[in-house]
Amino acid sequence: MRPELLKGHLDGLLLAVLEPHPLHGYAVIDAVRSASTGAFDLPTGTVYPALHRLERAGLIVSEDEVVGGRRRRMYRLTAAGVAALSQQRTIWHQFATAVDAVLGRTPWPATP
Amino acid sequence: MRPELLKGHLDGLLLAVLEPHPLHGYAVIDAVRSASTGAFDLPTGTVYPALHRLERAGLIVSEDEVVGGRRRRMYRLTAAGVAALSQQRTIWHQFATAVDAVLGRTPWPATP
DNA sequence: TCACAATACTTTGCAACGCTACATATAAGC
DNA sequence: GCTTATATGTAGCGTTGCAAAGTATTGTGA
Repeated sequence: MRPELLKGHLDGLLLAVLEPHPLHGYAVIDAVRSASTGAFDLPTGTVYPALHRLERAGLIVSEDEVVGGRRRRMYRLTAAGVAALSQQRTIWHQFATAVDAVLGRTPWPATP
Repeated sequence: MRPELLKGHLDGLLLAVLEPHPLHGYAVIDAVRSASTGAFDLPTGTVYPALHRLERAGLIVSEDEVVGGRRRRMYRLTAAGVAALSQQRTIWHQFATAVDAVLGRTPWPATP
């Protein structure tokens, strides 16, 4: 999967996996990979800066905790994050519908 | 619609509207807008460089013509372009499916 | 006739963003 | 002791869509 495709869509994915319950960065990567059944295997250099960005934007907040001697930074959605996620879903739906319309909805090998 | 969302997806859209028959740049903009029912209103500064990129990549070829005293650069798909379009549709389908899976498929206002 | 809109193409420079690569540290398993 | 897994972080790069500005022609309306 070409990496640039994610541009602009990553934030929504991160917010979505944080929705049910808080997670730390490493677990976020696992959650996205698992939820996408392996399609998105995000590198740490993508996820950590993105989480920092979301925190600066006030959509998530973090709290350090130590589990098994290892430091973890747990992130959870703020109210603004919940709202942003809802909006992201709407935007994604509109976007996907529009792309589908232009591409002609024939993702299979060849359907003349 | 946030503009960066298109990143990585633009080429597919352009190839798709060029599939049925050749078009010139300005007509490509119209075709994308119309096919997306207004969702994508691409600026010229986006489309013309993208067409040049696709031509450099060998996916389309251009030919100058003059209609009503105005010069037009008509673009049409090459065989490589047709193949690339087919591949783009597959990739888009995989990508959209994966995003849908992570976002949880609830693009509506609120469905608890 | 003169101004303006529509058609048609081009280029410069920017900003955003995800990625690669690297660095650091602890715990567990062999 | 060494490797692997867990866990976080940063610097710098490359791609790419966009805003803004410019050029040129045709058609239209005052």
